[in-house]
Amino acid sequence: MTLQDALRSSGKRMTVQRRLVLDAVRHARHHVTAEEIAKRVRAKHPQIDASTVYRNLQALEELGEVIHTHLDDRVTRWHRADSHPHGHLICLTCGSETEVKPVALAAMAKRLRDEHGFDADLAHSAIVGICRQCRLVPSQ
Amino acid sequence: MTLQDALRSSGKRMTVQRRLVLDAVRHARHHVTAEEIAKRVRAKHPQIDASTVYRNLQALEELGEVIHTHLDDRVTRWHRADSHPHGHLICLTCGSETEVKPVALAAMAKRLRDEHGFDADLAHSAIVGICRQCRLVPSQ
DNA sequence: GAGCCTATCGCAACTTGTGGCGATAGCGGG
DNA sequence: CCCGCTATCGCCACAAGTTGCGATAGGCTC
Repeated sequence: MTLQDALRSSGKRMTVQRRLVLDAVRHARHHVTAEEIAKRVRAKHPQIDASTVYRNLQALEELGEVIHTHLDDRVTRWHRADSHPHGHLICLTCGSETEVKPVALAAMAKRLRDEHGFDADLAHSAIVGICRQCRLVPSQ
Repeated sequence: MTLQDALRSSGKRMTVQRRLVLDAVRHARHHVTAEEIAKRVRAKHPQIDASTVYRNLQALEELGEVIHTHLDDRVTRWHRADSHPHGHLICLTCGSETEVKPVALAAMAKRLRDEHGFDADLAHSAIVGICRQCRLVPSQ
């Protein structure tokens, strides 16, 4: 299904603002915040309001174009939907961030499906804990 | 280590406000929001500010008395540290919330430890996905 | 029990994100 | 190409939570 089809079938419209938000997420490296997207969007169209950015991110997620994740407790981060899925391990001690391969997530997800019938999206929120380094270092 | 010892060794003090916040979390059933704690605290001491509640929850977490978790994308929830740990599965379709036994979390955590050396706290954030019911129902 | 040091308090401003409202502008039909 | 329906826009107010600041009050010493 193309973006045009998705728009039509959901009754949504393609506006200048929506186009700019989508492009900003698509051209970003990874995991951008709404604030960073707004900044980029305002470079071309300075009067665009923050609420417009938030509403468009939500609309684009419904259209299947972008996805949001939670890497830390504070800020929501966005990325394009067609990038490869992966999880994140965040260390509570040193703050380091490690990517987890989809295959490892799949194994965990399989367990939840087998035991609870639950089809989990383990990439949605980062997993917090203590990383190898910080576990092995004797003195904190 | 008693609460007194923890306070002393960290240079923290026990104030009327801190006592009330701690009691509110301890007497709550499960997973209370800061707002609910504030409401309870203000019943006895009406002029206590929201920021005082937030700062005390943070301080009490550092003292090991309370813990916060994220059940949905929006609101942080708090509970006493000595309650039994468990995870949460949240269905994105119907919104249902299922508790996961510690043993299931442990198995998943073991996998992360074996493969990444990462000691995960899988109870910190709820796991989102699609529950058994919603997966099996043909029409959305 | 008085005095000192400073953690904590209440207040107000700020941040991230949501929701209501009148005005604007996509987009499908004639 | 113009018209009308209504999704979306910009603006403003609000919700959840954080932060800076001067004032207050724990708790240790004497």
